[in-house]
Amino acid sequence: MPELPEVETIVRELRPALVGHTLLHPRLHATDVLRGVSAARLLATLRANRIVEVSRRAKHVVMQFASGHRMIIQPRMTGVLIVYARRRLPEERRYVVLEASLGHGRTFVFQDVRRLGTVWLLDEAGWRSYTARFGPEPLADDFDFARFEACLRGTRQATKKVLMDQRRLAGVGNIYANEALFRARVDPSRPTDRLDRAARRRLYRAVLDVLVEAVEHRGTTVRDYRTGTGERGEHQEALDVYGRGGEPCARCGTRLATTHVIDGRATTFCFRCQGEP
DNA sequence: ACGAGGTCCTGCGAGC
DNA sequence: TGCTCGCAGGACCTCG
Repeated sequence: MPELPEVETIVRELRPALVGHTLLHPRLHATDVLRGVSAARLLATLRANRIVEVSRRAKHVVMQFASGHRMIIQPRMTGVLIVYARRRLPEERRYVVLEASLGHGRTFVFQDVRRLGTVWLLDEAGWRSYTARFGPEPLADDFDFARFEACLRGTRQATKKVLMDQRRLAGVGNIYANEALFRARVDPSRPTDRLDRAARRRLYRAVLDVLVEAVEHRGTTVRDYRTGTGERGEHQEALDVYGRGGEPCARCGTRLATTHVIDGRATTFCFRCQGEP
């Protein structure tokens, strides 16, 4: 389930393969993923354009074209973006949403088993309003503690829900919210207005550390996620709590608990360690 | 402003 | 063995 570290990994691997190239013979195999653009207009724009940059915003891949258009791909749950440098195996040809040749036997593919992912085509004005919907990027150089505190202010919602609210903070999803809260020893259900300064500090540090480590491990592969070259990430080996309900806490040995009461999503935490204000 | 719940979508594992 | 059911969950929506 691509969150910030997974999309960052995809982008870093796609960038050298895509920048300076044009997507040749683009083919779209599903139109229900399109948002605000017709298949004809998307394909015509791709054919006429060279890719000048590939970047990430929140959990989305952003391909910028010479014309100023941007194609945004949101992988959501099961989307993968891969540049294949070889012939694809039959199972690698399944669930293809968008594919295009890059020449020299290379193929760019967006595949999505569940087709919850979306594809947007935006002009400059569209991009400005699109990117304005999201909160700050936690790995940006200027994302300091004061900015993080601003993300938490003005709400009484559970801290975990606030961390995952893309309008407040970009890129954190269920896996990294669970991990950061555990590392910071913060109760996921505690309202953000009841976190003291020390807890906010620990959480700031934990969010950044967890994201940086996950990027270094090229993301977390639980099931579907693959890097931009089709490989599995390695951060699943380093998870403390996500997917480990019932196992002993790495810090104190207490059995980790899993609940669905926060925002309906699986929340795994340690009753004993994560009770500090 | 808030929470609850629905929607999209398919694979997979549990349970009978 | 084969079936049904619920869950995985990000982003959006409506309703009360």
